[in-house]
Amino acid sequence: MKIINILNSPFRAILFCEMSKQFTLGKDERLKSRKLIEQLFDTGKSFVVTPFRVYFILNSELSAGKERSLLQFGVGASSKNFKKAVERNRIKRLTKEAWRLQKNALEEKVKASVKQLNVFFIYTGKELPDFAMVKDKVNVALKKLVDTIDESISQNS
RNA sequence: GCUACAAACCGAGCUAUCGUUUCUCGCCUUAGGCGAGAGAAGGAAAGUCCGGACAGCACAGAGCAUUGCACCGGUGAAAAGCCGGGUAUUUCAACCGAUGCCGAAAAAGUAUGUUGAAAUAACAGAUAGUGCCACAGAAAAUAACUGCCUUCUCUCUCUCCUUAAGGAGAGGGUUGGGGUGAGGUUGAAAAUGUGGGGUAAGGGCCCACAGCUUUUGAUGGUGACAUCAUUAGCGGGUAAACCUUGCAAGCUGAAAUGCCACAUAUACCAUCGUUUGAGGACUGCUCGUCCGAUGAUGGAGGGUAGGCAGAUUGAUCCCGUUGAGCAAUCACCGGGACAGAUAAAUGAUAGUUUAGAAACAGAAUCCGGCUUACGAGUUUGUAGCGUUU
RNA sequence: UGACCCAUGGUGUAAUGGUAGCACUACAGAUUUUGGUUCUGUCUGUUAAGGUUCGAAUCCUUAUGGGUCAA
Repeated sequence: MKIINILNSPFRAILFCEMSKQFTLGKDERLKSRKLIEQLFDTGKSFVVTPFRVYFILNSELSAGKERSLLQFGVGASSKNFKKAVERNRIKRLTKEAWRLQKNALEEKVKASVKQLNVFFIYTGKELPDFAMVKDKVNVALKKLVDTIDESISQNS
């Protein structure tokens, strides 16, 4: 009963949530729909952070459905550069892990600006990376995304 | 003891923190959320080289084509799989040993033979037919050329007879005709090899020995086949050239297919056609049969791209006892195991153990094989090297 | 996932099972005061490993690499 009480109190609820659910990457946080991905590649913008090319698109929250998460994410590696499925899997896993551990700041920013963001990473390098490098580069990309959100807000206002 | 190769086994474990996915249970609430528990890549999941299951379409039938396979028996759902056997070739070992060829001799414990072991084999047919066989060589296959023979012809010389023509004999030439077939430097391959007889000259033309193929019979074996006797022969190679014979195969693959939801355009343009038949089905073609009018083909354009089933327990795999079998494998009983995603799950970080913070490598409908890639160690086998006795 | 095709010097392409050819490129030489043009010569090759055959770029098998089609 004590636990329920704690859950019911608004302050505690936020704290609990932040502690336990900080570094998740569930189904609704990943880009799943083929249609949305095609839209992202057709109309979205992109920039390059050395081994990665990052596609993103900012939607207003109203246009997106309520069920969808505010921030959705996807990774890819071309089978031309990496012929073996094991290598492609490894790149996707490393990138997912790096995103999972570092995306929180961006999520807060998106929430604050009342928008919805879709991001897709494509690995364009030709050699297998290690985790430290991937983590570093994803961090750079995240900072760039935060900057672009700031710009769009300032333009609107 | 070391190294190499082949086969079999195994294909890392533990702790902490964060995280993914499926199922079950509980709570809140019926949109979903939270918590707990359990499960979560391979020996090759790979290549897609074979074979199936399963599904859809088709299924009165006939012929042709196409593709694949090819010693025998067993096994298996089936297979270019597996097991056992036969035959051939090669290598090794042991034994017999010049009986053949060549030669003046050496050659030699060599060839050949017998037995055993291992390896390899797309291992039906070259006497159904067609094609091809570079260079070299006379010739790469009914043959021609060269050579040999000729008491056929032509022609020259000499001798004899008769003397008008001519005739007879001997010797030479080789234009032509006839006979003959392996002697002819080559080549990967040359009409079975050697000896003798025979002949105008020669030839398996005949004989002896040897080799190979074949007919028939007997014996053994389920059979391939083997042994013995007998009969007829000696024809180059190539079928992984076309092909012939026998056997098998309907076509398409889960992005198949069925259902639900959502959305639209039965509109527009061109060509053909409406019983004098466009087009379609029998799925490669033909015959034949059937269907056939709000029709067929193409162009340009519009809409959707969500969910459920298929779909993960099946010819299933593993272990053990017993039985059948040489074995592959099969049968009975007992026990155990088996992921299920859909932009697609097994991860990251730190520490630690072995041995170096392991190699090859990631399920996507599912099985049986084959092939290829690979790590450390153990066992077995083969080969080589070194040390000791 | 399924089906299919291809591989010849550095590049583009030929070659009935019988000496791997052609063009461009590169290099060297000649011509020219020098460079270019032109001429002459040289270098470099059948994707790999097995098999069939007297003999394989070619036929067969396996592997490697590249490409095409099917929503």
